[in-house]
Amino acid sequence: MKISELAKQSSVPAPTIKYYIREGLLPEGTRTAPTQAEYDESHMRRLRVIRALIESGVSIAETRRMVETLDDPPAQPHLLLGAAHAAVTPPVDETLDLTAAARLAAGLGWEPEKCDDAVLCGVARALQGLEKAGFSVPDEVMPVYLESIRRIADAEIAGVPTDSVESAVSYVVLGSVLAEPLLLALRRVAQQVSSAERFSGPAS
Amino acid sequence: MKISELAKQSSVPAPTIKYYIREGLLPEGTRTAPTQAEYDESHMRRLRVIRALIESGVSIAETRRMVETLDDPPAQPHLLLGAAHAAVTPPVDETLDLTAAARLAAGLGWEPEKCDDAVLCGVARALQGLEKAGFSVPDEVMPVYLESIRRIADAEIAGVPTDSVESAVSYVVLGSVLAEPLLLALRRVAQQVSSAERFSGPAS
DNA sequence: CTATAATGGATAGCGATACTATCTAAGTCA
DNA sequence: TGACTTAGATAGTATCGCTATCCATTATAG
Repeated sequence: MKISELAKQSSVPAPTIKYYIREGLLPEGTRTAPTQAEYDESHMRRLRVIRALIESGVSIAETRRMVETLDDPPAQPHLLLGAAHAAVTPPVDETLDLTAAARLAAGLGWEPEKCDDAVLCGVARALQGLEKAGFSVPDEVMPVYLESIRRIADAEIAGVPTDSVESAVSYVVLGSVLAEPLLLALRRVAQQVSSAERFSGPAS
Repeated sequence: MKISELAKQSSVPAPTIKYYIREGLLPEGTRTAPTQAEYDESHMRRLRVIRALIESGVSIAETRRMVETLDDPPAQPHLLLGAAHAAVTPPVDETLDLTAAARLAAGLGWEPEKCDDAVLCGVARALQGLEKAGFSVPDEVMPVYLESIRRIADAEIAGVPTDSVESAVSYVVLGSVLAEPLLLALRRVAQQVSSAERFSGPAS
């Protein structure tokens, strides 16, 4: 398969494919001559993953780290999630106060060393954002967040496929990011349903 | 309070504040002369909301729609959430197939007319993204998503403050967007905790 | 076996976004 | 009076994710 055919089948323009190769998102084709290369199904699949990530709002740099993790995952399973999260998480901010985040995380079963600091920083940043806007999660709501999120994460981790290493890696790495838009979209639907039920519209 | 003081107290540069006024995110100060204006606490609060939204990844245009909703909310409470969601949701895509999304939404208690199409389109887009990447949510996981998300939404809607209209509006509008980073960050922590418990690290 | 077209590689340009800098005329304040 | 600030306008900047154009090389159709 030449680049033009890859472009047509994926409906990604050929110059964009070249760009992804330049940026290290997509491996080069196998060279058949100094100015010729051949692409195969693996390029097709990888290209679809790249597009899905980019369309989910993942940047080029983050996507590169994601596919590097897919291609070269850590040997131990307990390091895989951390690697996937590291690909899409800004580096730790030392100036951030992690105490509130740690207190929250404790409600998820967190203990130091069970989870890396970068991810905890994410919680701290989110809390800071809420606080700066003068918004606070009600005391009755936060426990529900923790409990429900924990339930979601448990189901996701329990669902890690065991048939092959590759499928487990792909599930963990892609699922940690690609499921986010789905969860947020489902939340909006659920909010509207719940709101409709509570404020049962007098309509007209 | 003059613009320079507003800038100093909010640590947002004065030119940026001018830019927000130009873009309609922040109302003008009250004019004391043709080239002078006075800002007050309401500008300060609004500015903090704007920064929180923008730092959560909301664009200028979406932020403008959000603050317009805050300033001029729909009269009926059951329309408020829809207005808030509309501010940050792309317009409905007619070419999208909503059947899979509707089936999922049914698991949240959705019925036609309980929730607008734009939000359902969001679910459809998310599903499409997953599918294009060759990723699928395991059959055991999806029900947990639906159940847990519904629980979250119910708690959030039950937590709508009833003391004043303004606080209800601010809670619903800001909460629908600003809580997203928190939920995603908590999910990452929970995933790492759950993963650590399942693949209890044999370490080195 | 030449003419046309496509390829890989490199470089430069584009359009959108979120600012940022500069200028001017008008106004404040010591 | 005179240094400083302001609003408003315009233009410039940095980043991002492409996109367009070039070139020498190479497949391929007639």
